[in-house]
Amino acid sequence: MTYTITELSKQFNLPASTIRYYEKIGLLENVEHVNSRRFYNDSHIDRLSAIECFKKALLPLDDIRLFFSYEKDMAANSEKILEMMKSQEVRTQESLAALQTGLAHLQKKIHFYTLVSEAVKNGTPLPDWNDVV
Amino acid sequence: MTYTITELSKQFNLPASTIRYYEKIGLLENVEHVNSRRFYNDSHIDRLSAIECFKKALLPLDDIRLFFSYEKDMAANSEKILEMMKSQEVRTQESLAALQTGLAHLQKKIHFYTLVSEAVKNGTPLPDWNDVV
DNA sequence: ATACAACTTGAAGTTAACTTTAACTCAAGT
DNA sequence: ACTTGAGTTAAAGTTAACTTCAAGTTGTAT
Repeated sequence: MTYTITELSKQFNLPASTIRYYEKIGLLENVEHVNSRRFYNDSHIDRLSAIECFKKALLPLDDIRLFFSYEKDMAANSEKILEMMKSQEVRTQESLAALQTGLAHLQKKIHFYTLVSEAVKNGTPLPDWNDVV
Repeated sequence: MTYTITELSKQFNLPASTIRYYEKIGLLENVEHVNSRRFYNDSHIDRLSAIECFKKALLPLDDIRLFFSYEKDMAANSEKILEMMKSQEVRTQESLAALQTGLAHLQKKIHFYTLVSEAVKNGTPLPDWNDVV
């Protein structure tokens, strides 16, 4: 089973230009070029799925490419892969913690400005930021 | 009480160049310039704290600046602020969900390659990705 | 007086991950 | 034969948020 770039584009909700770009930087390999058209197979579907997962974890494309190269001999490279994944895990958890803090702050603002809106509507005194729980 | 740029830099763990940049793009206002040296006060400490919070929530600097301008008349602008904060809340939650998915994927990889490493060490057969929980 | 460190400026450079552009090719349908 | 639509290329452009640079100024210590 083969796929055109438009099919992949739709399936992964990525512009065709991005899929070409991933090939250019070596993230997608062994793409068939027939009459200067690209054809993809299930291995490319797997690759793109993996890429999307890693991107969600904020792994840079350069590291994703490195991972794929290590993965080709996973017995020889499992330690390197582990090191890479573990250090990324730390970074991802840090981002997660920051995001949670940021979200909480945002929600406190939403609460506060909801009170402000109500006070304006009712003509009552505006709330004080320091009083808001 | 006033502060030099180096004091702020240390307190917020931001390079001085970033603090100057924030002034340039209008995020920090009313900075005193004496003999072409900058002096900051507690209002700037508050500003920088707020900026750091919003950055954690992934709010773009442009939006943070807009927020500060709305904040100057919060009674008049509470609805606009609310709209902005709520739509950012959605985006932040989406990022959070993606990050959590990504982290889980990373941790599955870590588990898998730990098994691979052990198998290599023991000379036992390599595990299969599809068998890993 | 001189050296030095801290600070200043405007402008240009950096980074990652794309996106856009312009000009071109190819196969299929009318 | 002609048009259309999908796809191609290499190269340049985009974006946000800084960072670096080169050259100059200021206050303090020796």
